Amino acid sequence: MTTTGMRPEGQELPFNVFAKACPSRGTLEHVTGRWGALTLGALYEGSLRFNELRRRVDGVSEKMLSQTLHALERDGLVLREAQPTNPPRVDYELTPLGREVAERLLSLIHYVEGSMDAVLRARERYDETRGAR
Amino acid sequence: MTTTGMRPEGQELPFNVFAKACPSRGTLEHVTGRWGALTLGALYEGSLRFNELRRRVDGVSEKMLSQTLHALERDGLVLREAQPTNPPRVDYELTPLGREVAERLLSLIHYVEGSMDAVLRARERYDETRGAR
DNA sequence: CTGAATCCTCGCGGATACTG
DNA sequence: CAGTATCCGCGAGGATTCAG
Repeated sequence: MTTTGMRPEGQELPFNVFAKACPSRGTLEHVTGRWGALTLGALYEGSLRFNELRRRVDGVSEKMLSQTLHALERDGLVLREAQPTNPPRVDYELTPLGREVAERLLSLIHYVEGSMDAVLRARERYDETRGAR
Repeated sequence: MTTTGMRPEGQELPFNVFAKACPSRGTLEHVTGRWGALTLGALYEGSLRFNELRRRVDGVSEKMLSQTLHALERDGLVLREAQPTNPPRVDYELTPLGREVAERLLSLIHYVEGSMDAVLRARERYDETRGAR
């Protein structure tokens, strides 16, 4: 009864994000982080090269994209395929695990996008009642 | 063909997180942010008071929880109910919209938790091959 | 083209103290 | 109990440069 949220079969999982020290919290942050989420989302459509990815994820810097990809690759969510050509060509794609994660992530993303009208209206109401702070 | 990810009916949505200026990106960050995600997850079980929430979301500071709750309330995902008793009692609960969001979020969270074994193994392999560095 | 390395800033977020 | 106010360190992350 200390677990939070509805679990598949009520069974106790060994990992719990709500616990400060649990490694799952770190991975969840890689996945849901500012650039991690968008990167996984972009790769869901298919494999992409570094600069293609950069253009898709509007606003990401080289450094952050590189860093993000490393973290996701290390967690086994993204596969990096370098071809020894010249000029160099590197493709990134989701692993099966990454696809599962991205699917759930996109479900969330799309729902949020689709709810933005409601969110924006809620904000207006909120700002209105508490008008000038 | 500029949209990313599988959309419900292939229709173009007015909001797109992949665009730098889109407000949906901000809301997504509130939802998936370090504390936002855990707060929504904790509230999915039912309404909670401020300090109950603090204990659930292990590691969050008063300031961050307060800030997080404000953002979620403003976006229309969380409802704040203050009772004018003494000592003061304030309950937080999800709005219908918040429940929809939390549901999708928990699906992701639980999947990640359940995949941690695979993630941890992937990390070992990754760190192994690129040993030092 | 695909990055790694470096520098620097800005705001996230923790600690603490105080109020109603 | 339920927060707000203030201070401030530190690391996320942007800009730029360099390398393969």
